[in-house]
Amino acid sequence: MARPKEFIAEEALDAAIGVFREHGYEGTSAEMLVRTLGIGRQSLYDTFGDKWQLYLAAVQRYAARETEAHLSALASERRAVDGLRVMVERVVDDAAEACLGVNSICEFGTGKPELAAIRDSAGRALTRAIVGRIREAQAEGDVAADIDPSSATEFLHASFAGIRVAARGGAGQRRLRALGQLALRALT
Amino acid sequence: MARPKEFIAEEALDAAIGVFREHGYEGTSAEMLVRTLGIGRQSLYDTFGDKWQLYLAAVQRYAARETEAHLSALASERRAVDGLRVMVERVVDDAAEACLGVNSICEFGTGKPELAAIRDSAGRALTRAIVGRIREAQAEGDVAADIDPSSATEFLHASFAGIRVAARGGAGQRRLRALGQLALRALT
DNA sequence: GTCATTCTTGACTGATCGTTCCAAATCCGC
DNA sequence: GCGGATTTGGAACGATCAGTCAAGAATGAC
Repeated sequence: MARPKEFIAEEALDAAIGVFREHGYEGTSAEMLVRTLGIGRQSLYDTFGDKWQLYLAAVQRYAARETEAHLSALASERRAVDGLRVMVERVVDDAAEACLGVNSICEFGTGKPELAAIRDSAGRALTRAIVGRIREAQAEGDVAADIDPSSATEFLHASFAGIRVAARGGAGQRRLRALGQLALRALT
Repeated sequence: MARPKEFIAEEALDAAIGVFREHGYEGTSAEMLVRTLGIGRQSLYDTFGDKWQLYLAAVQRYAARETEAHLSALASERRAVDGLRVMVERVVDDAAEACLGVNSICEFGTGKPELAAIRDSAGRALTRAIVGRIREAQAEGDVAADIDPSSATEFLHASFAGIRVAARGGAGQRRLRALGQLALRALT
């Protein structure tokens, strides 16, 4: 062993998430990263490779965190439809900060397979969980039986994106809350 | 008078819309613009000022076109709810190409007053029209009476953003169509 | 304490960024 | 055809970009 790092990679990654979610990939310069992460240029490149790899790592970490938050909200209530509602409300409450997922989709679309892979693998577990919860809610009579659980899940996903874009465009909490309620209403 | 321009500003602007909607502002270089618009560097700067002003002009033109398309879809059917449905279907059908509005919101958020001004002034007329059509649909019994027309309008707006983000993320037509149907379902 | 190893710092690289300058080309009114 | 006006294309600008290099600072193993 030799001299240890003076920073923690995970914390630096969190800081990187903060920059990228606000300014996007192209809008973020190496200078900004160095300043915000609080580490030296060379440390940054030694630890994360290059800007693109750092971006991928940030998106990955963000996706994992976001997925976990969704799952925990989903499972927080006994009644399935309440879990769905809590999940939506969390999205509304956290919408003030830009979503790195939506941001990366808008910026790169389907053009970057590595990004798509991250989103897919993160989304798979979440999708399964939401589909399951919707089926439960249908069995409990809280979600209309004629709705395809898969479509409903994608609809919730899309609604999250819509809510986050609205927030990014300046919509306040009250309006976002109404959006969440209407999204849930589509399932009844 | 003297030598006339060899290009039409509006056509160049349309080409600029095509580049910006795909690559965003930061992701678009002057080089790309010159190549895609098919005009010289100097002509570009003489005609549009600088990159930022060109971007604003492109967003403005795009917003006007999009607003008009929405309005015409809205008014295309006698029954209000059918107009709403046609509007949603058009969004779905055109979602393959990235939306410059969503893109600019995601890239800049509320940070650029000039952008917000463009979106506001373009959105105002559209919002009014949608609210009116929703009220009609409520009177005709096609939209639930307990829904606030303003909230419903914002919900449709957000759903459009959601559909477009989904499309940008690679969702196919069939899935997008399901998203549109569920969005309309929220209003019933 | 010494050595080998690793991390940090700041100057530096070539490339590309948005933008401007300038000379040549092109047109209209006369 | 001529002169004034304007567009055009290409070279060039300083600034900034992402990324690298080299030298010094700090550590653990012995």
